[in-house]
Amino acid sequence: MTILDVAAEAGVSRQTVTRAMNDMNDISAPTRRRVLDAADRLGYRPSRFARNLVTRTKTNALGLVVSSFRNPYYTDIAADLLSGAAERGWQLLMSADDGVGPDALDKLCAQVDVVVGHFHAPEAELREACGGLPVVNLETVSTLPGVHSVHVDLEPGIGEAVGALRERGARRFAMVDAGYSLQSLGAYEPTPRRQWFERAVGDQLAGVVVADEDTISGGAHAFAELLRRHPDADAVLMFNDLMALGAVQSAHVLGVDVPGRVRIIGVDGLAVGEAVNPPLTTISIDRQGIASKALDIAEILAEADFATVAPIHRTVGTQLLWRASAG
Amino acid sequence: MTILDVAAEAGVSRQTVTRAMNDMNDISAPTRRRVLDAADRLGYRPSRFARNLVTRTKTNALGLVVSSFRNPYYTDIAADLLSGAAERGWQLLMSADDGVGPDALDKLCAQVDVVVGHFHAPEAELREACGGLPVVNLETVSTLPGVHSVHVDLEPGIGEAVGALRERGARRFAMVDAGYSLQSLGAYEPTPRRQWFERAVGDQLAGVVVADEDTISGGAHAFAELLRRHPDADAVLMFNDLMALGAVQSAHVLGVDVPGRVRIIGVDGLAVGEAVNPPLTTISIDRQGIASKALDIAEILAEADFATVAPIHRTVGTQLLWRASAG
DNA sequence: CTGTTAGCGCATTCAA
DNA sequence: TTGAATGCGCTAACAG
Repeated sequence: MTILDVAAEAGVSRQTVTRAMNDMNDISAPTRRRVLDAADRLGYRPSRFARNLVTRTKTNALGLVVSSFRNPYYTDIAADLLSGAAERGWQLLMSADDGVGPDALDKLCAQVDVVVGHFHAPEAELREACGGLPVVNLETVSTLPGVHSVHVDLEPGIGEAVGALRERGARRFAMVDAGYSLQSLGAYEPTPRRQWFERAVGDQLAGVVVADEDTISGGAHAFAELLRRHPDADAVLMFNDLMALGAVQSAHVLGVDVPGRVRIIGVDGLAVGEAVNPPLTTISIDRQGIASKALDIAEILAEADFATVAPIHRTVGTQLLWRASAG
Repeated sequence: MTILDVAAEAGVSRQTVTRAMNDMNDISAPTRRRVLDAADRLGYRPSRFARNLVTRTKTNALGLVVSSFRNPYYTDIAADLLSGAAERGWQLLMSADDGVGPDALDKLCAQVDVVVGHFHAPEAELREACGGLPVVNLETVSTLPGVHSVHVDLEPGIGEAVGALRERGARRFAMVDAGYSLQSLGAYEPTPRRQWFERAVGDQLAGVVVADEDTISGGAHAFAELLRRHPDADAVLMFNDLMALGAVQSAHVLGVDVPGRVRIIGVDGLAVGEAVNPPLTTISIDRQGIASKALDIAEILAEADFATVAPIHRTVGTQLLWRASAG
């Protein structure tokens, strides 16, 4: 069903059809009606590809890939990206890693100008999968050409949090780490967060437990396990806020006083952390900064017509939000 | 930067460039290298529009419009839509209503085959804005041609919840309603939820407060206001779970026993409702059903080549999740 | 006001 | 193995 069919049906030229469909001038009302009716009768709809091919106004598209839309951390980034993208005239396409085959990435790459997101696959492989498309990595900073990054400088925040906990009397530090690597690599590997945490606490480390899932219930289970294995822990860093919410809940179920017996800290700065009891102390990540810097990079790339340019790197920081869960 | 530039740079014809770029056969390794190098040097990237125009493999795209990505209700739907879309080979583009001009919808419509979402604008206007694109309304059921819908049948759930509250001794019912209409229409108009609720509670209505925002803090403020104005209320329906989270928090701050003095119920069924204390009773909406039924409709429309077909309507139900906040 | 001409950038025929 | 044609569906620039 093309523009020519409509033109034939209405007995006009295809240019007239274009005029009618796009509310343009230089067309009489009766003709427009006739064309529109014909189009409607035939169920005609202009091909968005042909249209975008011929109109030189390039609408850039950005593909967002995140682990899961079940984690507010990612959807917050998506929200910020969304409003920023709308302002800058970008289109946003999304894809999630969970429960989706790898060909989904191929499909996505065929529709966008740049891919930004959190990836767990090796970067060389990633670069290949994207078919040479520029990539903005929100997870780690790389040196591969064509792979840019927005990096979260979390280490100072963790150091600051540990210091604040010490000031309040914490001496036995513990952590619940995420088991991402278990799924992607097949074997557990300590996350950078754990490494920074262990460095910060030094010999005051009571123990670490690796969670199966980075969800509320995953955090709840891991926290309970942590208390069983290391009952002397008096301060716990949860890998992220979602898991920290589970920890707070778990503590309540177990009758463990927070922050009296054990202090809990999360990472991310989710809004919902303020709504639980006790409110969650958290190392808040500047998600808005991530979104805007990712868009900055995207615009630089667009400026260069998405040619391969030297890797661009940006950094965002954290902010310690001290609330009742850490005393 | 087109395929011809690369062909010239590499000293080959443009078909050879196509062969190299797409990993096709019938091209010698050295030639491929030369072409790839030239492409890289020039920063060439195939136009996704031209490619999609010429390859007959139609990748359908669905545009999702929601009020806000700050509300997990919407992101849950997006998550379900995302996985379903990936399975069925659909692409997902997103746009949020909040803080975005109306031209964002136009932009979106230019890139997709069907628009699905929650709209607050009048439907005739909506239909116009989408330029004749088929619309799947997730909010209300309409009769306009080209506007299909997935409708949440909430009334029975509200009736059931009120009945269960009565069984447990509740006699003074109150509600916090959302003020959506204040923003879109300029004046407040009771939502259907409120109307169903009032019908269900009959003369046991203690009072209703309209919240400024459908957020956690908006719910917290409105709930506090409700208790001040109607201190005798013993059961409160919050417009949605996000606001209900605020109510639970607010009750805690005010030292009001939940469910002892007042029972709280939300609507949506957010996962985080289980993580607060007391866990939130909620009328859970089948969000997964919404997503899959929306995709069903989209596929029917695709089958008809997105011609205007008779409005398709689907319905999803609710499930009462009884937890401690309602006793 | 309407129709004709000429591309947009690419992949899919063919022929060499 | 490569190159020359042809057309995807549409809009922009002209012409009538």
